[in-house]
Amino acid sequence: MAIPRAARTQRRTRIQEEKEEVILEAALDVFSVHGFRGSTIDQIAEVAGMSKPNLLYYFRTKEAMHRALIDRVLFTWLEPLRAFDANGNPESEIRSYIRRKLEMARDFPRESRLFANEMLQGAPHVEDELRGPLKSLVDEKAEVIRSWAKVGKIAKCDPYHLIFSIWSTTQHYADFDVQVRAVLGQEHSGEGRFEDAARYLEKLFVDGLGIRRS
Amino acid sequence: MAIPRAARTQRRTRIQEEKEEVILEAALDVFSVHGFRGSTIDQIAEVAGMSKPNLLYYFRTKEAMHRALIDRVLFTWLEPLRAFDANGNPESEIRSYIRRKLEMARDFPRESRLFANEMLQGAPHVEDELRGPLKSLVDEKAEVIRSWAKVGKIAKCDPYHLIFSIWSTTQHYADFDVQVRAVLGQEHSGEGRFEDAARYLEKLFVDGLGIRRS
DNA sequence: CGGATATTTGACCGATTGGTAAACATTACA
DNA sequence: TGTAATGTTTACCAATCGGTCAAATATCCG
Repeated sequence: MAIPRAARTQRRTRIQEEKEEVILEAALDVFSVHGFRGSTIDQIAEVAGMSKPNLLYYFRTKEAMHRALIDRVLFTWLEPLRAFDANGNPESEIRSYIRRKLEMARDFPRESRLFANEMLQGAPHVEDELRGPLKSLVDEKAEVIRSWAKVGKIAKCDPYHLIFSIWSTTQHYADFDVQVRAVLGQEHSGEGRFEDAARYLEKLFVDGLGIRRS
Repeated sequence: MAIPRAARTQRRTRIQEEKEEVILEAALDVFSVHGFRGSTIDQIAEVAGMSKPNLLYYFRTKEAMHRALIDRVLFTWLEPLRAFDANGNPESEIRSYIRRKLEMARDFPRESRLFANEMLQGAPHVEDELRGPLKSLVDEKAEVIRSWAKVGKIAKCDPYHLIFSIWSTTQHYADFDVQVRAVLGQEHSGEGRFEDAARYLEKLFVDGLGIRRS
């Protein structure tokens, strides 16, 4: 009889590695659109191209699938903020942070929506991560920003709300993509909208934070 | 036998008015958290404090419930943008638009989340409204902003992305409320965070748009 | 009051849900 | 090559899903 994966201690097989990848890819498709409750294992199985019991051989529950997905996404999602360098100069750091976040919104919209869905539902599966690792990282970067303000490199402002505003403006292009496209109309819905957004947002934040004005 | 509500032509009774209100209130609670697919009629019935067949007496399907809710929310949600006055001066208009949107995020977070859920799912129920009335309204206001830029009242910028950035930054405090609270920590999670956000955002946009710099 | 109309409910339906059991097929490896 | 471990599938389960129906009850109005 096959031993359920989660109870196994040996290292993972090649097939395990591949199939788990296929499943998580399919799960991302489904969860990112319908959220946890609104998604069904059958849906994910169909997208993954395998039978439902086969999915459940690799992930014992729907919850386990979601958990694995969230864990993976959460890490890469914070990469841009981690790259935010205290020793760089404010203008280039802010600019490249905005660019990086916009690139993620463009290249990984499903990941952004998965996260947004989780937030809308009150973060029932990740609240601990928010209060722990996320808060710590933001606290650290907020301190950097505060120090820049202290020496006059940027205008005085609340660093937490600054971070929130960069998050929200950039993720908007992934999470509200339909709305953005609808409002811009067909002619401006090409990939060029990300370049337009980058230009606009960089100027907004650089000028809005009083950078380069000295 | 009772005639299904939707087929009736007579005016609504007092009870109808009251019960439909109770139902939509409960539906808002549930739909705004779990989205359309993730919500169940039983859940809504329980929150509303009435039996499932009774709900279905007033709204014949789950879809009808959602539809009625979306229609109501969509109208009031655009109120602040409609109030955006072409004859006002840029600074006060931008400031009060931000304030109004933040107040809505504070006072009607469920409505914001309902809308966000719909967007994340690709707006299957409201895409027409986005391409029609919403786009028209935004086009109109974008023209106002463009004219301000033309006469030098504000810096040149893409008016559409400007509107997106005000939407996203303000709605963030409703849609990502859990995250905002988690990051700010208990001590800064009181209602004061909306005042802090307003101060920060007003400065960001006023300075970022080059208003008052002349 | 009484009858017409409006409202509410319990019992129920077929479809779908997350998940299981066990037979069967395939792979890895000695 | 043989066989033990791994991987896959068919058939199935109880619970829940959206929704119906007819009977029971409450309300309105003359």
